Amino acid sequence: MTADPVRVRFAPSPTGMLHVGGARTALFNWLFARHCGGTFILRIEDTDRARYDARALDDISASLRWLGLQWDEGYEIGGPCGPYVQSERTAIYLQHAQQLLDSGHAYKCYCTPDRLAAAREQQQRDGSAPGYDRACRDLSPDARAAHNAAGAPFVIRFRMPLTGATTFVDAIRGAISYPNAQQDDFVLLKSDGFPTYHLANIVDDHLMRISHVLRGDEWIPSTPKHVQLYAAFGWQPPVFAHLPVILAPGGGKLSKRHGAAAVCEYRALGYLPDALVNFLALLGWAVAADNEIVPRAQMLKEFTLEGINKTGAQFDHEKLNWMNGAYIRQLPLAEFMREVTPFLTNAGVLKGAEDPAQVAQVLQMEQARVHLLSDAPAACAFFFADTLEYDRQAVKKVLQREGVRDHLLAVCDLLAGVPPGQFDAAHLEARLQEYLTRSGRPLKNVVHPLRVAVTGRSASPGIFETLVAIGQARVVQRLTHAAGQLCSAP
RNA sequence: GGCCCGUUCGUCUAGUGGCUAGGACACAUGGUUCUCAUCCAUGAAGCAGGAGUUCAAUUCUCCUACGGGCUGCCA
Repeated sequence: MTADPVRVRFAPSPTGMLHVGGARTALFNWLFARHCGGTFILRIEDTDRARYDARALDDISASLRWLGLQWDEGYEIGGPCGPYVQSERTAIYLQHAQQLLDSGHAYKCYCTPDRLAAAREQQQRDGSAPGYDRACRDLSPDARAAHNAAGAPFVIRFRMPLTGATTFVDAIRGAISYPNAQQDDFVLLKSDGFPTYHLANIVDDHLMRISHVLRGDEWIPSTPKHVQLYAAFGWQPPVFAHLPVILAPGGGKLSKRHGAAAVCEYRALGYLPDALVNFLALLGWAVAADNEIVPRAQMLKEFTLEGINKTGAQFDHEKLNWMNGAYIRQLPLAEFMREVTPFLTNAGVLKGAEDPAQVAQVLQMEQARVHLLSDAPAACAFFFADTLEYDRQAVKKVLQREGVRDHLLAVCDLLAGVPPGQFDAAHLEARLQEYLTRSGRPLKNVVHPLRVAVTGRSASPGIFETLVAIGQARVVQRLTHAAGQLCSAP
């Protein structure tokens, strides 16, 4: 059993965009497969025709690829156990349902949805345990024949043992046991001919030789059903490992109300895939390290099922943002530029005519200052803007003061007089120092007004580098403008 | 209602039958001869509660509380 090759799968339903919870499940499967030298499979569970969404399919594939969780077998790429889309495997499920019918492990149920709904309502009123009342479990052969002759629609239900208990060992939680009397005669095949999750999942996991099932812990209560199904088929069940849930900040379900929930939204906000993967990996799993920025190679090396937590983990955006910033700072400049440029272009900050050297200069300074790529437009706009937007607070506090105008004009002359070949940080600093010595002013008193005048804000990268990146002509123009405004101001 | 799972700083977590219960985010303070950011240092902050087992429990058992899941011809 331990000699069997490790084969795991991520098996999403295409009913919506891939959420971070699903991504984390995919990630753990991927990590486990890669750690063991096993196979990672992507299977599409699209048996719910009512909730099917074709766009979700594209999103799942694109999001997984963006995260770098490439699968070895499955959807879009095929493999020896295909097809990997359940709606293309209906004949297989039908055949297996028939097999259980023949062996007496299943039976046809002719109850109408209306009757079941009414029964459920009644049970709720009574306060009795909800569940199928097994009306069709022991139908006489005559009654069955009559239903069949009438062409009555039916579903196929599993004949659950009525006594005893079903026990299985979860790799993360240990032994878990359910009384069988608690279990329903659940549906295997719906009246539209499609299988339910339970049937399709077990048949596929077996046929695809899945060795370990890592899935969300909302599946724990279904696992005894699955164990009974394996037994009915006479198959060896895989190892089960139920992953803790990801909770919203403050607890509760993660949804759009708490910010982004879908992977594609994180992408659009300017998170790096490596950062999101690192963050998600640490939700429910920990590495032995005092540093939480863990390269993927190290995660692969150290990932084990035993290291996975039992407790649900809250999604902390603050920590993700910090981590994303850390990953951005780690990037070589060229790569950072490649990643961030689309954000600057889309926001209209870069129009394509900028000097590449100037852009590089600006981005080098801003790389340590942004947490998300989408922070970059607001952070960089003043370097490239034709007309500056001034922060009113900063203007009031820093510029509208006694003597500031004269200093601004003096510095403007000073900067205008710098030979173009010497408009660099070292020369600018030296020139300004000279001026300070002459005027007997502390550096602060000149730097702050200068910053507000040329950037419009009270915070920016180092002033000399900033002046250089803005460019001599623009600096002079902005200083002239600012001084002019102060002249006309009261 | 029934069944099942869970509970270490605000958050993510490490950890052991005996330790000053460790790290990270966030927070606070200080430093990095211009702001902001980065970076560095320091600080505050935790074993849900109650019984038991034991020389000794955060660690083992039980109960309670709280949180979560399932209870569909959804997955």
